[in-house]
Amino acid sequence: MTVTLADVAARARVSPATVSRVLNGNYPVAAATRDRVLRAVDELDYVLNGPASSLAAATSDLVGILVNDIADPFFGIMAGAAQSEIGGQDPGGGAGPGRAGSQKLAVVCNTGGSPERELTYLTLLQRQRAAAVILTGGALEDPDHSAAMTAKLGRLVEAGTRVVLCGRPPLPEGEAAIAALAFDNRGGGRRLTEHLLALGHRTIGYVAGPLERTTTRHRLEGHRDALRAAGVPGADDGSGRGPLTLHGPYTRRSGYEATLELLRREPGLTALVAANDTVALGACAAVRDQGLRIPQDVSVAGFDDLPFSVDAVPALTTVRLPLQEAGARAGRLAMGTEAPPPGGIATIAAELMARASTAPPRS
Amino acid sequence: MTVTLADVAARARVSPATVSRVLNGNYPVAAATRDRVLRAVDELDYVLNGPASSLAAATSDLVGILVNDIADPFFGIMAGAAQSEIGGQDPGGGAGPGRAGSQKLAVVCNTGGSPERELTYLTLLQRQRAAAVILTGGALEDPDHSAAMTAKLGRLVEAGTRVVLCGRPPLPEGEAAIAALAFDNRGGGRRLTEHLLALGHRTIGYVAGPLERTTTRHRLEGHRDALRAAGVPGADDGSGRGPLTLHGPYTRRSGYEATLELLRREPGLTALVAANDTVALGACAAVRDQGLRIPQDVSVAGFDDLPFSVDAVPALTTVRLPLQEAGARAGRLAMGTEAPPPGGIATIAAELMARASTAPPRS
DNA sequence: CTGTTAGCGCTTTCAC
DNA sequence: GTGAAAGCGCTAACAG
Repeated sequence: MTVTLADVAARARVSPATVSRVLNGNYPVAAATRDRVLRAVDELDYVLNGPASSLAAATSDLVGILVNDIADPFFGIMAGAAQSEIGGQDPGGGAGPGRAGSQKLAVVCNTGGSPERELTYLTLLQRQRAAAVILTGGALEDPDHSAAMTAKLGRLVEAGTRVVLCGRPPLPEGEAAIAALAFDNRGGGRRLTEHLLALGHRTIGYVAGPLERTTTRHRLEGHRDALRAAGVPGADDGSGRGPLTLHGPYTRRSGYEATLELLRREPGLTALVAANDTVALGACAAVRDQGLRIPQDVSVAGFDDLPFSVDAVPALTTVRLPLQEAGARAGRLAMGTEAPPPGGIATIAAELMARASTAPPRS
Repeated sequence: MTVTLADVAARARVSPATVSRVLNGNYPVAAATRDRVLRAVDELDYVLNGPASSLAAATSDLVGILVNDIADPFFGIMAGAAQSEIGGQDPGGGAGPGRAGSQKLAVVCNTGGSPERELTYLTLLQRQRAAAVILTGGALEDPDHSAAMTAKLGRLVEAGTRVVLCGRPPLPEGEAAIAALAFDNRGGGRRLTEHLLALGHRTIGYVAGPLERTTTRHRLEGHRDALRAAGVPGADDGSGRGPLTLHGPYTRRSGYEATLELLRREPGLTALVAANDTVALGACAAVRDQGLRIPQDVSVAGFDDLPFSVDAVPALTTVRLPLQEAGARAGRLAMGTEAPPPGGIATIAAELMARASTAPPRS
C-alpha cells in the first residue's frame, strides 16, 4: 500500500542502499543517479518511514522540549526559540514534498508542573530514542523526584541522548554530560529588593511561587539576602517563610488572593514583590480593588519581564530574563552546534527593569 | 548494551512474544506469568524501543499539535488542553519506571506561521506515522498552500492518521474524515462592532491581523457586516481594505504602530478594534502615548479574551473564545474518545465581553 | 561510486 | 495460555 524505499529504488533502477544514501545525503552519490532517485521520490510521493529508519540507525531525529506550562509565555518564548534553532531552517536543498532533509523534529511536551508527567515524558522520549531533550524552567526539589530524574537523565545520556537544562539549575549530583543554562534568579531577586529598599520601603510583602521549586527558592533567597544585608527584620522568621511571604502557583489568581491576604495581615505594607509578572498582574488588581493606588500607596514588582509587562498600567517594574536568547542557546546545545559552557554550566544574568509601578513609599 | 525485549524474556523465562503481550496488555496472559514479566521489566529497567515497535505495528503513539506561535497563550492554552486529554492521564496501573502503558506522546510543533514549516512538520509527522495531528488556529488562504495542505492531509488520513482542525475552518475541499472545530470569528467580530455602534461610535479604526489568514478575514468580515447593517459608510472601499483598516502581525508592536498611523490619518477616530488582545494592548499604549484617554477619548477592543485582558487598565472589552474547551475537545477527537460533530464540523460560539475599555464617544 | 547482505527490536500470525 | 518464526522498512558495513 504505502510506498517504500524499495519501490523508489526499483523505479530509479538503483539499489535501496543508494536511495538511502541520496536521502540522507551523507555519502557521495553521482549527480545523475541522485537526480534519478529524487525524481522517483517525487513521482511516487515517497515519505521515509521514520520508525524503520530510527530502528536501523539506532537514533531518531526527535528532540523533546519539556515545559512546565505551555500556556505561559515564559515557557512559550524559550520553547519557540529553541525550536527555531532545531527545526527552523529551511528544509535542505529545495526539498520536494517527500523529503525533509536531515530535519530534526523539535517537539514540546507540557508537563503541567507534574513530576509524574515529567518522568513519563522522559520515558516516552527515551522510548523514541530522542536525539536530545531540553528541560526548561524550575525543577521540583523533592528528593525522591530529584533522584528519579537524575537516574532517568543519566540513562538518557548513556543511550546517546543529549540533555540540556534551560533556566534550570544543574542536577544535584551533577552529571557532567548535561549542559545547564541557569538563570541568576537569586541575583535578580536580590537586585529587585535592593531597588525597593533604596526607594525607602521597609515593609515588603512577597507573593512567592509554589513551594519546593528551585525558582521559587532562589528568588526568595535573593529577596531575603537583600533584606538581611539592609538589616530589615521581620520578613524572615527563620523557617524560610516570613509572615509577609505567601506561596502559591504562578497564576494571576494566586497573586490576587495572596495580595488581599497580605494587605489584611499587614495594612502598613508599602511594597509587594510577586513571584513573576503574571502573579504581579493579579497583585495589581487586588491592590486596586482595595482602593489603593500603584505606586503611590503600594509599589508592585514582578519577575521575568514578559512582553505584556511593559504595557501594564503603570508599567511593571520587573527583572528581565533573556528567555529568547537562553532558549536559542539551549537549542544549539541540543543540536551540538554550540560548544557547552566551561564546566557545563552557564549562569545567565537577570537585569532589573525599574519602571513606573515602583516608587518611594508614601509617608 | 541496551536492554531489549529478548533480555526481559530470558530473565522471565518466557518467550519474547509473551513479553510483548504483557506490555501491550491487549492479549490474555496468565497472572503469574504477567507478574514474572513485569518484575523482570523493573529489574532490568527495560524501556520499550519505540521505533522498533512502531515499525512492527505500523503505527506510533505520537500525536502532533501544530501551532502558529507557541509564545502566544492563544495557542498555548489550546495546545495545553489538548495535550492533557491525550497524554495527561496517569500512566496506567501504577506503572514502574520502564512502562508507560498505552500512553500517547502529545507533542506541539511550532510553525511560526510559516507555510513551509507547516508542511515540513506534517511531513515529519507523516514520517513518524503519527497516530493523529491537530492543526490549531487560522489557516493561510494562499491557493497553492491550501492545495498542498489538502493533499498532504489527505495522504495522512489515508495512512490512518486522524486529523483534527481546532480553531480553523474546514478545508475548502472538505475531506470528510477531517473533523473541524471552527470558531465563530465572524459572528464575534460582528457582535463586537455592533456593541461599539450601539455605544454611538461611527468612526472606528481596525487594526487587522496578517493578510490572507482565515482568522483575519472572518473577523474583518464580521466587522464590515455590522458596519454595513448599520449603514455606516467609509470603512469599506470595496477592496476589503478600508482607509481605517491596517494589517499587521499579531503583535503588540503592530498594534502600537498601526494605531499611531490610524490616529494620524483620522484624528476623529473614537474607537479602535484590534485583531486580538495582544494587538489591543499595543493599541492602548499608542493611544495613551498620544495623550488620549481610554475609553473617554478612544474606546479600544480586542479579541480572544486571553487571561491578561481582564487585568488591563481599563479592563479590555473583547470577544471570548473558549480556547480551553476547544483544545480539550480537539484532543478527545484526536484520541477517538469523542464522536465527531455531525457533518464533521462544529462551530464554536464567540461571546462578547463588554468591559471598561469601551464607552460612548465624547462629543 | 554502487550493489549485496545482514540485521536493528518488536509484533503477530500460526501452531501447540 | 504460550512459543516459534516471519517479517516491518530501513541503514551500514563490506565488497566490488
